[in-house]
Amino acid sequence: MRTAARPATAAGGDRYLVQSVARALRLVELIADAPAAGLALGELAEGLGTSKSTAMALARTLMRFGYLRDVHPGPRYTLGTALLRLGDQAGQQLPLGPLCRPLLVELATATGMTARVAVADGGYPVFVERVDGPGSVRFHTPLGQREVPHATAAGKAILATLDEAAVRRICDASGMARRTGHTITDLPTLLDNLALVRRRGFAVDDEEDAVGVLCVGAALFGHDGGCAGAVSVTGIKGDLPAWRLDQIGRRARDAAARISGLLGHAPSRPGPAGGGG
Amino acid sequence: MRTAARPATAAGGDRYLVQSVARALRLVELIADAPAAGLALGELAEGLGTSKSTAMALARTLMRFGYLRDVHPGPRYTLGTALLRLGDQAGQQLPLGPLCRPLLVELATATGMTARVAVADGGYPVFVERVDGPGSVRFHTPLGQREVPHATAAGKAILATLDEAAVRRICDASGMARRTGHTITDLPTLLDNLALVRRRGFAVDDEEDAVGVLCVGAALFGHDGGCAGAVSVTGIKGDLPAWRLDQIGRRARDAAARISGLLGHAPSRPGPAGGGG
DNA sequence: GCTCGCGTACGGTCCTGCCGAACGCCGAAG
DNA sequence: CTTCGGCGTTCGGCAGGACCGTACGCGAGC
Repeated sequence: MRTAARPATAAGGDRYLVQSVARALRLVELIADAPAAGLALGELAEGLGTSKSTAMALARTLMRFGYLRDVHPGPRYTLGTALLRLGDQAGQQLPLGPLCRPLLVELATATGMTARVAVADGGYPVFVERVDGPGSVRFHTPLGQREVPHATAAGKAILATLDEAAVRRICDASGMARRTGHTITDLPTLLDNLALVRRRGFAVDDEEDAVGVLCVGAALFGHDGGCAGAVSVTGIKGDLPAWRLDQIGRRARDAAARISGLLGHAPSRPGPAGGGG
Repeated sequence: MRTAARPATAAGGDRYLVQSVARALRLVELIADAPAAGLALGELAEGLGTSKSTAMALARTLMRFGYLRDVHPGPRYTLGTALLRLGDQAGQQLPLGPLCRPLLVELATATGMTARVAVADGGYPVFVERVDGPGSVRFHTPLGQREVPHATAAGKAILATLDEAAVRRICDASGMARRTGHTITDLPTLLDNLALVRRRGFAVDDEEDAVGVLCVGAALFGHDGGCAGAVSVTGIKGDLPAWRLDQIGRRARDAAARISGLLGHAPSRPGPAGGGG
């Protein structure tokens, strides 16, 4: 956006990638995606498409910085504690991390559900903080991962703040994959649903992302009036009588408004739609 | 360790480091340690000791993998969401991470304090998981960082499982720095304290690491009978009447025993001390 | 005891990472 | 409005170093 006149390079940043660094980071991804506990050196080399020597040099460098560690029986590599530390610090450097933690705890306690907050990363929700409710079942709710926008409460809450063209672009790019029998997979139905989200002030994911799981989300607004992300609560649908939905939605909306206030959003403007901020 | 006959290289692994990867990882550390929100490109180059071109190439590569992100006003770099995701996954790949989560929640709820679990990394405690209590004040309790062994409850719980020579070696290396007026800074006093820890089955950090903060920790044992880490609870000392210390210690000890059971430690051996095995 | 596979160590060759210098843009100063 | 300085970005060239192939020691399996 800043360099409007891109002279010749259409590929963009790919020309200035550092090969060995890219390989090292791909090695980390490889180990992160490893199913169980660890990969052996040969598997790393094969996965990277390099020789064992190269894989070892990269792995040694990563290990020295604590990104990797080797578990001793038949040396295998797993992710190390440095990533834990960096992930913790990343959560604090991201705009929403520590700011909304107390409010998430409150929300999780009040609803008994797992409360999370996501930043809007090009329309996609990326969850950056998670607080489990007191009796909440452990969901697999990874942090830092891009979730689908059309089938999650946080995603729909974010989409509802955008205009139709932007929604169309994002959904075209993401593909609107079917995740359950309730997933909205066509644009007109989604646009109708987003209009409902705007009216109510919160979004509902009713088994649209996973069977038996219900989420309620509400959008956050930053100091510039733009959408900064969303909060959402997640629970087992069977545990929640339908008549509580409005109550949960109100709580989520209220928490979102308070977080928006912390972000510097003027609370006097109630309508997220209307004119362009 | 494995290569007993090291022919010439005394430095060890330093010869096989990949320079550009090491620089990239140092760049990440640099940004992680940045006080506020982000560093500019010039600051990165200065901090790395390289030219701006090199710093930019490294930063671009890191950005493409999501390790860094740039915040828009006057482009500055902060840690990205990929580190969040990797940190989350690292917690699951580490031996203790997901295993003890429910028990930590239980412990935090029962005591009202912040419950944490640490792995033993060469005698040092490295906290890998944290669950805040319901009304607990927010401490600055970073994950993944090596804590001091002699002034923390988790550290002393781990040290209490080692023999005197190992304790002496670790404390010589770490230096036993004074952190508060209550810190134990000489070896004989520490050894006495560790004997008490062994008798009681839990360790107490009574304002030894930070003024006004009290921690209680208990060691974990793995399937091989060795110490795998420790659990600890942290709270404001003023909130805890002295007569509750034994009760909290009992809960911590109980939680540690149950986690040890999950790790495959034979629970028929009640005494953590006794023989060496 | 033998073989096999793995992780490790080293030398050579070419790649590529690194730097210095030049360009365009933005904001500040006058 | 004009001028100036700083910053991020881009490009060319050199040589440092990243990569590979090969050889070694060790432990496991039969």
